[in-house]
Amino acid sequence: MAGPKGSKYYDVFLKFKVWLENTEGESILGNGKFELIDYIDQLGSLKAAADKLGISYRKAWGMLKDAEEKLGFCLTEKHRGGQHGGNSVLTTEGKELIEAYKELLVEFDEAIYQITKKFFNKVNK
Amino acid sequence: MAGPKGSKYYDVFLKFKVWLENTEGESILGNGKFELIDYIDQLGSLKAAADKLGISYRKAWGMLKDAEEKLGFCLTEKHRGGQHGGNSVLTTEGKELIEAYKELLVEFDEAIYQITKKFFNKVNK
DNA sequence: AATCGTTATGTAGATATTTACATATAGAAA
DNA sequence: TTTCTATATGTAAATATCTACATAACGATT
Repeated sequence: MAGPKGSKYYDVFLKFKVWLENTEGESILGNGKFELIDYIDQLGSLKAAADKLGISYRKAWGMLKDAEEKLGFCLTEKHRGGQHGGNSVLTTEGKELIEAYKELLVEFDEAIYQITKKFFNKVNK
Repeated sequence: MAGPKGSKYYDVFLKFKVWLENTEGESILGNGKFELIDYIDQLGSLKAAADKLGISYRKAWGMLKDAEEKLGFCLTEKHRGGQHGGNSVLTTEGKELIEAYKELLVEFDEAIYQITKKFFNKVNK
């Protein structure tokens, strides 16, 4: 969101980000990983999700592994082998998590909208 | 904020971050720079602010320069020379910006509190 | 048993970011 | 005019991240 034209703050946007952290302050998963998990859910495999996001399988696999290790439980159930190579499906926990995250984003968007409106009203002349 | 003890999500916290971006998607200033600017305001010099934050003067100077370049106007008025070496004071714009940012944080904290409460209620068993 | 596509993982190289160190300059006050 | 200390800035080294490429294993289907 930007201020009115001609303002000092024109073309400046207020952005936000939400993510999960553990007690050590390490990031567990943020938007990128949530998106990946969501695509795994929609497309049925990590490979397909990686392709959809335009990132390498290697990278996507690393993201997923990192999130699961830090959480301490699996978000996906992986199957390998078979004519189609294998597939991945979300665990119950994984489904719950992305569902909650989606709802969270909706609420956040609403909050940010209200807050940024005030911010730019205050900051702009 | 964490879920109830014994929960799958115990020790997992929902965090957020806000910052200003320009149209190119470059970050202009976030919490670290705001904190620096706030300390300059309180302490009267970039050096003192850097010391307070436990970062090098060189680093603090780079942070400030970067923010001012990207904004296109100065947040501080710098004076060098004199028996005490010099000092820095915030411009009117600088003062306005950190004041607005502080108020913004208060509102964000409130919003995040409400949202995380719902999030963990939803996600925890 | 041969095939096929996905999961699984190591590693070297490239990039980006951060940190450390060094040095110059201004200018009021003594 | 000497001193003192904050502002000002370049640069090399150290870290951290990301990317690219390689290779192995698995197992249902044919």
